[in-house]
Amino acid sequence: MQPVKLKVKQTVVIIPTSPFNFDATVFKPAHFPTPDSFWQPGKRWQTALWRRRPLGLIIENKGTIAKPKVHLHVFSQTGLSKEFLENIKQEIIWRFNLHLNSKDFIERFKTDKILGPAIKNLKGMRPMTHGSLYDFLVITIMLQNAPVRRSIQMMQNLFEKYGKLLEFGSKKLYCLWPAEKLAKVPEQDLRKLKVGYRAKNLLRISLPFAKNEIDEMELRQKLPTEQKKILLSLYGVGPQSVSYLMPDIFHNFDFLEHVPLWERKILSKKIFNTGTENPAPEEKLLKFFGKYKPYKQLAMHYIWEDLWWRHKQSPIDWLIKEVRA
DNA sequence: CATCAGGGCCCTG
DNA sequence: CAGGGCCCTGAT
Repeated sequence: MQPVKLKVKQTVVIIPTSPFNFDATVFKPAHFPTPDSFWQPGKRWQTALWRRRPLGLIIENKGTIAKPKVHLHVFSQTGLSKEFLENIKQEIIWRFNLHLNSKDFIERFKTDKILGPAIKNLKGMRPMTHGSLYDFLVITIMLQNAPVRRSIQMMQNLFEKYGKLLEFGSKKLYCLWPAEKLAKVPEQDLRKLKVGYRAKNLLRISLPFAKNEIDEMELRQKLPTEQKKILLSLYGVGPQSVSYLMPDIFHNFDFLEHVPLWERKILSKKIFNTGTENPAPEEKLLKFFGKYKPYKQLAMHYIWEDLWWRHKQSPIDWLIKEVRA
């Protein structure tokens, strides 16, 4: 496929709240790679379909943990208005939580026995989402009942068939399709991409977005209980998908009702030193994180990410077994 | 070669 | 609220 070259580059400056850990925010080592983004220290490439325009984004570190500064480079086919740029800037601030105030959290738990070391290591890290609610839902559907390796393959197939290849900042990356395009695809075509029964789920999840029945911006304003209810009403979204969506998409950092099995295995070993083959029951983990209220989810994120960053720096044997990528 | 479970969810009884 | 079925694939 010939890439679409995004020749126009415009740059805006963002000053995140301090402290800010750039790399641990924009890159999550436990996430599997998809061909819509690329990371190297100090820089993340990310495609986005924003207000119907395919964009190339580079978010670049220009500051320090104590004095954060970020350049957002926006690549497009034709120039973008000031208003558009400001709009995408605000969206990136939201998605990467660049204006999050985490001082209270840090102060409260920096000496905690389990959480303290993670805070020390990753101080200023934030949860993030790479894209929109729809972008994220596509991933949660492809995660279902499949080993990671297969999820990666399914995402790759989908991007190649229905995505748009963009070239910007000397990288070629795919941009996700518009929901209305996917909603019209015959189920059989999707099945050819070896997504199996997920074809039906992908179609059904695309529909409300194609018909503008789901307004992500509006949902952001609603109470967590309402957000959860609406997410669960979507076909193909269950408790596990919700456990990812509530913090990452809707920034509910105290939301912790469910810990998926593979995370439970890993966290259980880390926290209670159990074997990964017999992890602590979910109840026990939820109870443990109860003490980090009102930051239960944020606390789990720090402990989780800390483990993965350490693993990246010097591989942890037992963790390798749990990643079948 | 067969069998099985995998970073779920829906539907049924 | 428990349990079967769903697509496909790599591991055993």
